[in-house]
Amino acid sequence: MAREPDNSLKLEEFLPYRLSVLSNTVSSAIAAAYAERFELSVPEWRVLAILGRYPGLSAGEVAGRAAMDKVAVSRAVTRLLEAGRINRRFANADRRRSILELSAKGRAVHAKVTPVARYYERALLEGLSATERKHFDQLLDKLLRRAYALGPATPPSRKTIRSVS
Amino acid sequence: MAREPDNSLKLEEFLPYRLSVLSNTVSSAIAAAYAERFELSVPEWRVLAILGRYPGLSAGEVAGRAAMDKVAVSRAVTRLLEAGRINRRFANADRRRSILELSAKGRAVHAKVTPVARYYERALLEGLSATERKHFDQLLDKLLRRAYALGPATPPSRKTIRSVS
DNA sequence: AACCGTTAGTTACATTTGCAACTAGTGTAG
DNA sequence: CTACACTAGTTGCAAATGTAACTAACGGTT
Repeated sequence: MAREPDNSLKLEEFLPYRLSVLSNTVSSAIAAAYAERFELSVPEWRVLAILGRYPGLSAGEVAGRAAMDKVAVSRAVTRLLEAGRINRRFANADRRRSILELSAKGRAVHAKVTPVARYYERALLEGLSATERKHFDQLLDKLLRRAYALGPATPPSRKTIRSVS
Repeated sequence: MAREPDNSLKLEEFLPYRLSVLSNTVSSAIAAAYAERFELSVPEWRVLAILGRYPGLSAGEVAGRAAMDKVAVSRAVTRLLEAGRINRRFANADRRRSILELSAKGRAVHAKVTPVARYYERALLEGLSATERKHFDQLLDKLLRRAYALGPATPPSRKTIRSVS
């Protein structure tokens, strides 16, 4: 009699699950650290970080660099504008294209938040040796590329198999 | 004249950011793979996975094992009940405590989804050697423990420094 | 037995998010 | 110069999520 395969999955060992838990734990920890203190959400922080480094980008370019979708960027930009943390003008050549940069206020917040972020990152990596960090870094990169390449999970393709019966 | 430190942060190299991108990419890829096909959300899938392996848990225990909060579990359970994918009774000893297990229908879905999940995980890890996988595994664990331990990001504590004026 | 602090799970409400439709501006073809 | 297809960014609506308040059931304590 054919033996049943163990089709149950140990969630605690399932990579996507573990990644999700780690990512959420880390993100919410950092978010908590600056959320109320600076009245700043994660998307806003990302936009701020990007603009801190690359001033003058358009919303779309920010979206590209921050791996955010354009709606998220649009909303973050709206709030940052309301808070007077960024300035926006529009390109003469193409009046749809926005040109974004930090305002003085924005730079001030940016300057305060960045160290907190860095600090948390360092604290997190504290337990790892230099080589471990490098490995982890490279592995993350590999997985990231792989994940992009895979896109929507392609299942085992039953079709090729069930043709038998 | 004191040199300004570069306080801008390269998002693409920032660990929390990279983790978040990886996790989101992976999760949404898998979710997409079973979402419409099985009418199953991520929280529901988690509950299903847990109950597939540990039948008879209470909602709270599921929450513990799946690192979900109890509200999320409650909602997932409601839907799974509506779909007839799990059965629920209540403990005689303590009539608040629920006892959950997969129904036949639930087991059927579980049996179909699990391979998809496994498949995606394997596909993701394809590019990594056995040692790399082991390393990544261990590093993930370390970071996870560390992240839990850190909790809310404690900032550099200006106080100890700015005493200088 | 009536009271109180606690726990399991649910519900209500306020945000956040994600998707699709929409507006406005551009450029190219006729 | 009009029409059409396309891009940048916004908005509206519905579903997902988080927080806090709530209900019901317990487990003692008096």
